[in-house]
Amino acid sequence: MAKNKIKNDAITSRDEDFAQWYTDVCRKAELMDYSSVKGFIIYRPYGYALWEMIQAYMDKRFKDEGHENVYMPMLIPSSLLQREKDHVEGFAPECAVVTKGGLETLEEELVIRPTSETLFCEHYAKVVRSYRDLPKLYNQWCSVVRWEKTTRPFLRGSEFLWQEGHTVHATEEEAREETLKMRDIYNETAKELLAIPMLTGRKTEREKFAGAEETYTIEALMHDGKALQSGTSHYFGTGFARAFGMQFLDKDNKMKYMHQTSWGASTRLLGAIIMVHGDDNGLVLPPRVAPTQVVIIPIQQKKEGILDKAYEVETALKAAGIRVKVDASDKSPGWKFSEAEMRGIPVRVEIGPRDLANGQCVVAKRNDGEKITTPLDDQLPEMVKTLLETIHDEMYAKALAHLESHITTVTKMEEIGAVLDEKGGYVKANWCGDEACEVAIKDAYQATSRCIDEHEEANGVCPVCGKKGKHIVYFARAY
RNA sequence: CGGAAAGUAGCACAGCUUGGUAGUGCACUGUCUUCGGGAGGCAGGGGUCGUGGGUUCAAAUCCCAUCUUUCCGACCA
Repeated sequence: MAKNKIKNDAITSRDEDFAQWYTDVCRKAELMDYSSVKGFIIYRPYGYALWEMIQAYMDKRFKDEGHENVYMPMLIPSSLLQREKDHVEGFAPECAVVTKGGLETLEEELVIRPTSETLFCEHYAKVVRSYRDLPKLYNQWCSVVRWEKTTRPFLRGSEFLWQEGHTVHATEEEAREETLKMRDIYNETAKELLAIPMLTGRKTEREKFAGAEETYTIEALMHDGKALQSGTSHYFGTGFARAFGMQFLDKDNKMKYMHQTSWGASTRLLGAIIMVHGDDNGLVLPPRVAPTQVVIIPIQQKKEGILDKAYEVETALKAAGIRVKVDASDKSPGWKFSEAEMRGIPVRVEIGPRDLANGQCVVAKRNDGEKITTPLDDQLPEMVKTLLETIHDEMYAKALAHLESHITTVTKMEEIGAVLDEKGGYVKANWCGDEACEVAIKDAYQATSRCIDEHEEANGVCPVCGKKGKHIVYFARAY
């Protein structure tokens, strides 16, 4: 049960330079590589496998709730994007535009989708006639392009992979219910799959989605005390419906506008996994999302029986539904240990001559380095399975403790800056509801309002203007 | 988009000031010895010096432009 510390000088230490540590992990764990176009990254097999794990989980959750997958075109006629005023104002500055087709200059410019609301709207306007056609619960997995000025792998890219759900409903009540339901599914995905606790709430007027009536968000707290918006769910009311002529004939024989939602989560979740759980030895993957959950490392693998035993254990673990691999490469064991740690594989099983002689093996946990010597018998698969669940719980508990200890209630303006500089995390404050006060905090401390608490009532005064608070709001420096 | 730094083999870098044969370590290939925390010997392979232009007999080196990356700002569901 001895704990073991190692040093890996290939990665910059987290405390020394968090930003550098992050990019080191992204590259050294072989999650991504840079391409030759600014802001566009290559998702390498390991990074893409991680995304596929997230996709598989969410896709099932969406389908269980009755959603269907569709695929919309990548290009949007510029006139279509301009149909809804707030929406185009929000996205126009970051659109990439196609102006030529072949050798011809296009009559109308085509925007590479920054998001697909307008395409869904146009389609829904066509295919929905009656209340009997509602609701329509569509989702699509795709990539979108937003011409970002500052880019960082997974956190902010000019192109990123995501899913965008778009639904239309006959009533406001049903659409609002959908908006909250999807926010909850994101929250559960974070907790159950990624072992990440989220702060959830509603966005302020200033921070909400371009064209939305309400935006709900899940916000994760990174190890360095900065927040990361990790998924949003929007209620649109009938704003887009009016702009796009999305009407249906209701039961009462009257034409009505559809009530609409959209919701999205992206490869930014990979950034959250890295920055919430990672450590100085690299990535630390939550077991349920890890493409490989267990790596078996044979010691002195050329000796009689070692590799055979390793493969035998692999087969047994596989049969128990565990994602497992044997590292039979001819690297030294020490190298394999470091490699497995860099890649964040939750559990390592060591099998060597000593173990074989004693009928045991060494099981090591990535999250805390604990090593356990355990019998090499038919109980092993169950033992490892239980251990993986334990690791998930430990990782969640650790992240939750970090989140909870980094929410600081403040009442005065000066405290905000002091808290953010000294410990980071969220500053919890009453807010009068005036955008000027929100902006004042941003200008003074580079912290934005992350969300409005949906449960707790205001109970004090706004730290900026001193007027009576309208909401409890969480402010943080964010990625 | 502004400020700063960087780009030479897969990776980390030296060489540039003072122009003159492309270097080192790790990684890679073959082989032997190794193997419980990044092992060692021997023998090898690999580079349009980011890109384009200029100066020069001669440019990795000097000049101009441009692209990409990193950090800090501004901007940003």
